Amino acid sequence: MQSPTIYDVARSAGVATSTVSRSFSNPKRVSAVTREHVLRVARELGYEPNPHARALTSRRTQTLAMVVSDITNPHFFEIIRGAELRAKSSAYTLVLVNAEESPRIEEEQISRLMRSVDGFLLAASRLPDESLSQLAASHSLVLLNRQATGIPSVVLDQREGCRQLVAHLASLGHSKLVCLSGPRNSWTSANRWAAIRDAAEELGLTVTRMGPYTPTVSHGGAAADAALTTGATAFIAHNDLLAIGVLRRLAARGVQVPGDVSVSGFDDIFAADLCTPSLTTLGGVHADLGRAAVELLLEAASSPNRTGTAPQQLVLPSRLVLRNSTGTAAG
Amino acid sequence: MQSPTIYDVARSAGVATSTVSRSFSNPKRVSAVTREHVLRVARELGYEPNPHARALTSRRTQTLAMVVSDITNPHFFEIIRGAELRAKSSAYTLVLVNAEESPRIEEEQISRLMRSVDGFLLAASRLPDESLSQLAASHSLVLLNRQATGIPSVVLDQREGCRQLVAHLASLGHSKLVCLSGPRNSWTSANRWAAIRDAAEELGLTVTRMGPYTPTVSHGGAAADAALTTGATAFIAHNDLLAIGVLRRLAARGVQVPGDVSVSGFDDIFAADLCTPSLTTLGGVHADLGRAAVELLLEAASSPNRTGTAPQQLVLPSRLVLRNSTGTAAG
DNA sequence: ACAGCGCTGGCAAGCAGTTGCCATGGGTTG
DNA sequence: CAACCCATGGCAACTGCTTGCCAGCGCTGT
Repeated sequence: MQSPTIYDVARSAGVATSTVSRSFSNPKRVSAVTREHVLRVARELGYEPNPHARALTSRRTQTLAMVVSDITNPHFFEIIRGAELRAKSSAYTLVLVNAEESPRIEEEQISRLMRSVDGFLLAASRLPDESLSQLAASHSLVLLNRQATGIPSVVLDQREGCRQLVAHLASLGHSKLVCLSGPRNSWTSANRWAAIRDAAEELGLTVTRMGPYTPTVSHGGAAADAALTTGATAFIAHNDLLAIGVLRRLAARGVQVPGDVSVSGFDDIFAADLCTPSLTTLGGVHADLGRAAVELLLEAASSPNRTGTAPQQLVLPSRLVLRNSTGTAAG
Repeated sequence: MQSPTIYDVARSAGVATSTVSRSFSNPKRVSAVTREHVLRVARELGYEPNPHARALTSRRTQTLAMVVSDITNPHFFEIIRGAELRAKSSAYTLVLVNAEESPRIEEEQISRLMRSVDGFLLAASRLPDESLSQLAASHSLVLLNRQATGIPSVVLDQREGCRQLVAHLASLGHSKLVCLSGPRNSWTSANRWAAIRDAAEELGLTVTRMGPYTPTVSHGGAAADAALTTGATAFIAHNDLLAIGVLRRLAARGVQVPGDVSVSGFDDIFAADLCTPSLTTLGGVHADLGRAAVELLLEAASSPNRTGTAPQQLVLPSRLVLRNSTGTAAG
């Protein structure tokens, strides 16, 4: 019942264990004919390398950890899917960790996994920059939707996307905007605000920032109420979930969207197209984000050329999706 | 830079490595005072057990694999979340695998992970019963939303839920139903059909089955068109995604919902409440499914009392959520 | 003809723990 | 006081694979 080991294969094939080992993990170190022979015998015996034994000496685990700040947010699904797909295609295993929006849990889980994975994918990490740098010093890591100097990352463009969004609102006649921000330690949130503020300034609009708000549907109510007090005619919510919550609250209060106010979100989650009114949002191809991040990580993990080349900071294009929640500003 | 090993700890603490090892993995085998001492020294040194070395001899990996038939389906999100949470709380790591609706990929991934995990969670597995039994013979495994004799499983109740759904439609005056089925090798789909058919018979309604349909929004169009040809006044779609696709197609064809026909789905995904009209659906607490499955798996993995007690087959309650896509039958 | 060289394959020492078995020693029992 | 027991710690073999180093071998260049 015990599964066969390289010893069994070596004995059957009449070679040393080192030859078997190399046939699998370092093919060019063995002559083609020997390797073929070994592999055939291995197949006949139903041999499968033991990943733990392998990891023990080689320190390579063929495993990646993906840490997500909040698995509840549907926007991560696509990212996870892209990452899983890419990892699988390179025979890597993906470990999924939910940080539940808590830096403590995030840190805890990371340190628990340090020994067992080849690298980390941190999606929307809530950790401070210094923690990230520290981690980056000892482990391969790639940031998703977050940037930090010296660490490779993949983000969706915010700058140009936000400019387009603000321009869209401006063209509809809105001159007073309000930005309903996300969590305090969210890089994305800070970044979006900066981009929106700059765009507004450039286009001569005023914009105020409110928040932070927990970006869930249920917290949209408070955000909507607060936004209404500002007299702004366009609300830019931190993400689609929050925006949907805002829409609900506005509907409940009898405020017309987009008749009285316009609302937009971020991420273009599946539900954005289904809610009423459907939601104008700044999205992107999230699966590509996950895919690209894994690619960067595999690259980083394979060549520990720490010094030299600067880490890649990929910026993928975002795209503004216009739907029915934005319209001309009320008189 | 090398992280400390039990040897370092043993030397520092003045004990044998076995004592250090046992202090961590078999506490009661060491006197309290020795253990305290060892643990303190270990902490000072920053020692962390190496999971691979541990797995090598003990054959316990503290890792669970969750194989999902289609990660794209939002309904799995909640299940994954529940499972991740429960696994984490027992210091288990969750590996996520997407089978992409392909039995081949599913099998491939499972065999790749056999050596590296303590057990499998198969969500809506598309594998034939015999493959499952075979796997169950050598590994701990728990089925989610699927049952097979001799294998522990957790499912959402279909029988009673479907009865309620059919009764709901009957009470609205519908007498001719159509069931738009899911994938051919989906246990859930077969099971739902059986429950619906029995309920319909019991209540004196006629129901026809169509399909299989790939349960995505984009395949809802064809399903809607096919359903319309039957003359049925109520469409029961395999899941919410398909139902949403059906709603879209009906809207495009000018068919009123629920004026002309009623539509219902399954799963109660987040978007079900947001689409127009909002969707009547048979859902349940999916996070509980994931949680319960992990619990069963941990139990099974810890006590390999293969013989004796029959495997647990948990059935969690489903709940019928009435929304605006179902209404009184036309004419 | 001989030194030098690049391929290959084997040897054996790790990697970092776990665990069966034995030795010790203080406490208990007859 | 001898016999026995159990709790505790140590020894060392073992897990399955990787890899640095060495040796044999057939070639090439001089």
